[in-house]
Amino acid sequence: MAKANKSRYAVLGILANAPGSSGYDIRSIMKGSTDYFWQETFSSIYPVLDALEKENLITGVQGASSGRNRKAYNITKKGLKALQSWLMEDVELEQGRNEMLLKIFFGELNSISSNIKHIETYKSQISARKLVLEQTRLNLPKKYPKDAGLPFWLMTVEFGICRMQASIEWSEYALEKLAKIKKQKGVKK
Amino acid sequence: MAKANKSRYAVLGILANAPGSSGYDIRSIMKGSTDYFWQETFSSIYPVLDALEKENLITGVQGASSGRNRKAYNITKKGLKALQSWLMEDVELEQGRNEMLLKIFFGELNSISSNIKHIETYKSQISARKLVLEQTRLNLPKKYPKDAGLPFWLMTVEFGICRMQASIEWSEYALEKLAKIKKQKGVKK
DNA sequence: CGTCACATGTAACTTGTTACATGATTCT
DNA sequence: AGAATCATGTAACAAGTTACATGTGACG
Repeated sequence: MAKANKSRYAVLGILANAPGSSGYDIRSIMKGSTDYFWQETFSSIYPVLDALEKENLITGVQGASSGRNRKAYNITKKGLKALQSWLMEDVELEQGRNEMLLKIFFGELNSISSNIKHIETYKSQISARKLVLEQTRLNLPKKYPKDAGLPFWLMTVEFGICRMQASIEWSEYALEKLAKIKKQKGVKK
Repeated sequence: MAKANKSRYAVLGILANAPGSSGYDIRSIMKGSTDYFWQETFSSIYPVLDALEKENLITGVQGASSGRNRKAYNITKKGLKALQSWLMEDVELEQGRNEMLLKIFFGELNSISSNIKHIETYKSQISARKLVLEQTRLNLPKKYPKDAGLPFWLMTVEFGICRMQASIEWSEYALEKLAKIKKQKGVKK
C-alpha cells in the first residue's frame, strides 16, 4: 500500500488540523509552522494530494469557497487511521548534512578570515531564525489558546530554540578559537 | 565546469588530508570523522572519483600498495585550487527535515505513550552518539597531536557535542511536559 | 491599471539510496 | 576452512528541487 513517502503524512497531518485546506493553504500553513524542521514545495504537495485522493485518504471538493480555481481537501476516516498508524511507527534518526561544518572541517586548507566569515554568517542566520521562533512561542498561545495541539506545537518550537541557542553558543566558542589561531599565526611571522 | 555537487568536495578534502587513499579508504575515513554531519556511500564515492580524475582534479594509481585490486588517488594542484575556491564560497543555511519532530507536531493525534516513546528513543540514540563524539574529542589530539587540521576537526566535534547536549536537554523538557499532559488526562477521567 | 496574493500544475534535472554483483586477502 | 575486511562497481529506484507555464481575484 502506502510507500515510505513522508510528505504524504505531513500533508495528511495538516489536513487533520486544518480541514478544507487547498494545496496552496497547506504550503502557507507549513511555511508558518513546520518550516524550520519540515518543508514541502508545491511540486511535492500537489502530486501527493492527487495520490491521497485516489487512495481515498482524503476527499477533494472543487471550487469550494470562492470563485477561484480552488480545490479544498478533507481527511477521511481511512486517512486519519493511516496517519495515526504512521505516527505510532518508530522513527529512525536521520543524520543530515551540514555544509558549513564540512567547510570548517577542511578549514586548515582555507584562510582563517574565510573560516571566521562562514561562522559569523551562520551565527547571524541562526540568530535571525531563533528570533522568529521566539515570536512564534509568544504568539501561538494567543492565537490558539484552546487548541489541543498547542502543547505539541510549542514543544517543537522549543526544540528549535534550544538547538539554535546551542548553535549560537558553539559559534561563539568557534570564533574565539579562530581568533586564537589567527593570533598564533601572526606571532610566527 | 564543476557542478554544484558537494560530494566531490568532500572527497577532494579527504584526499587533501589523506593522499593515496582508495575509494574504500575515503569511506572509512569519513565513517570515523565526518559521519555525523556528512555521509557518503560507495555508490556516490566511486562515480565522483571517476569524474574527478577525468577533470584532472585527482590522479589515480592502480594497484599501488598491495596485491589487491586497489586504486589509490592523489589530489592535483588543480584539484586543491578547486577545493579551496569552494571552501571560500558562502554557505547557504539548509534546513533539514526531522521526522521525529513532525510526529511530535502531530502528537495530539497520537497517544501520549507513543509520543513519550518517540522522545525516549530519540534521547537515547542521541546520547549514544554524543558518547562516541566525546571519545573522539579525547582521542583525536592523541592520534594527530601535530596535525594542522586538528583544531578544525575538534571544532566540528564540539559542534556535534554541543547540539546533541541541547537535544538531550530538550528531550528531558519534553518528557516532563508529556508527563504533565498524561496526568491531566488521567484526572479528567 | 498594476501589483500582490491566490491557485494549480508539469517537466527536467539532480541527487541520493538500496540492492545487486563480484572477488581477493588476511586473520583466527 | 570460514569469517571479516578490503575492494570496486552498476542498476534501479526514490525523492526532492528548480524552472517553466498559466491564469484569476482583490485591493489600492
